[in-house]
Amino acid sequence: MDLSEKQIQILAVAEKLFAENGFAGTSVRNIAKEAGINIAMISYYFGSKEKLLEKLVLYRMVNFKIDLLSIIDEEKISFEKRLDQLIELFVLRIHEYQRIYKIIHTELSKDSGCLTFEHYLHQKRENFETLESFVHKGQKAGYFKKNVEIPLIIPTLIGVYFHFNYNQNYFTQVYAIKNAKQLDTFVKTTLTKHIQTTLKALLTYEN
Amino acid sequence: MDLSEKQIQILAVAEKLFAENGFAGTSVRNIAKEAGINIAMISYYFGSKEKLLEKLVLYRMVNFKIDLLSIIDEEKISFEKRLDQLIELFVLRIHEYQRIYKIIHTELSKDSGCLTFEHYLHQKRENFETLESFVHKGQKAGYFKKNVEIPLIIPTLIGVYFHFNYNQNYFTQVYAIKNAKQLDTFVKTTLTKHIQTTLKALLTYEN
DNA sequence: TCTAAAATTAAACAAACGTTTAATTTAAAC
DNA sequence: GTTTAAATTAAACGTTTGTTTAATTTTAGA
Repeated sequence: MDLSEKQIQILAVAEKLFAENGFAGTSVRNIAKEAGINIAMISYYFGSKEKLLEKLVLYRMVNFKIDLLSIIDEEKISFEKRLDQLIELFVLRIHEYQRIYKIIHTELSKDSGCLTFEHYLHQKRENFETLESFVHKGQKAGYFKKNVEIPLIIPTLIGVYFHFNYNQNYFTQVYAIKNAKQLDTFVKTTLTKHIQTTLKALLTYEN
Repeated sequence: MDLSEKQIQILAVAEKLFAENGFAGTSVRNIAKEAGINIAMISYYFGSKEKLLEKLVLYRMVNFKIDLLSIIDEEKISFEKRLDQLIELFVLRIHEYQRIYKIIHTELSKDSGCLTFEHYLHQKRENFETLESFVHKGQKAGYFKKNVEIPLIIPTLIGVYFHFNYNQNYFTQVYAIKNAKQLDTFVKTTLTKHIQTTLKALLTYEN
């Protein structure tokens, strides 16, 4: 990816501002000021504001793939426990990458043709296929029920997290969350547990 | 709300553009052009671009409250069936109001102090309390299990819908959805059914 | 038909936007 | 120490932004 420390720092600042105020709502002057650099450096390093966004997404996408296989392949562990571990990993990763996810959702989903979006779609497809094969195995082994809409499992997972995220104002009130640290623990405990319970129920419950 | 037909039409155009390109990404000239009016009319009618957004949110909020009570109060119908009906109504409403939801998620969640956002929070609280009392009744009657994170039920519901919505590019591919009508039927059948199954499982499944 | 208010327009406004320029400073290589 | 490239800067570029102005047209009541 050949990026200097200064370039990476600019990307981090841009990521924060894009996530908070949107791409159009963030000016190159905002980024320059927050990063403590001259405006011209952005064109100098990245070419343009648009290309900065592309570089940012590509940069974050490098480690985007969630290593689900290491969990799935532990065949000694029960399907239920492995499902719990998968979800825990998923939530942790989404939480860590929440900014770039937000940016992709709001900005990149418009122009579907671009290359960086293709990378995102590829990762999404890969994650789905990994999870799908795991569920199929669990179904054959009789641990998971058959009548499940597998492509909608990951949306269920990520969706709850992001609706919580988009409505932080509301939920911090409901759960009396006072600071960032408490929010972090809530995500890693109560929210994760809720998602685990939900998906476990979905996959094992029979009507 | 005292709005002329022309004003309502402008709000509809603005809603579409704000949802598609964000508030900052939409210029008053874009709105004027798409609505077939002069730029000055926006200031003339609404005062400013910001106030137009406020009016829009307030305008949509009038009918925002989902009438859950008419379903919940039908005590002859089983809890399971009423839950299904609740979810169907919820999904329909979210789908119908998807644009203003998107706008609120991305734009209004930043400045939490504003009055219009307080209205949104109020509706959210009201919907929650309605659902909460329904679940409590179901728990007491022995139909729903007790160990459920009730405030996270609605996020589960809305979250799946919006993650699907934000990633339409991906899911139209997965499900071979070719046009808007097919997407509409998908939401009203497969997606609704998935959410119904998920929440029914969550509320009735015991570990 | 006359009148006063409301609606609509084109034009102009300053401010902010992304980007480029040309000059200067810093860093590294010889 | 000199040279060459890279990094950094302030200033200016032409657009686009949201808003206002002042003039004109339309509407409606007497």
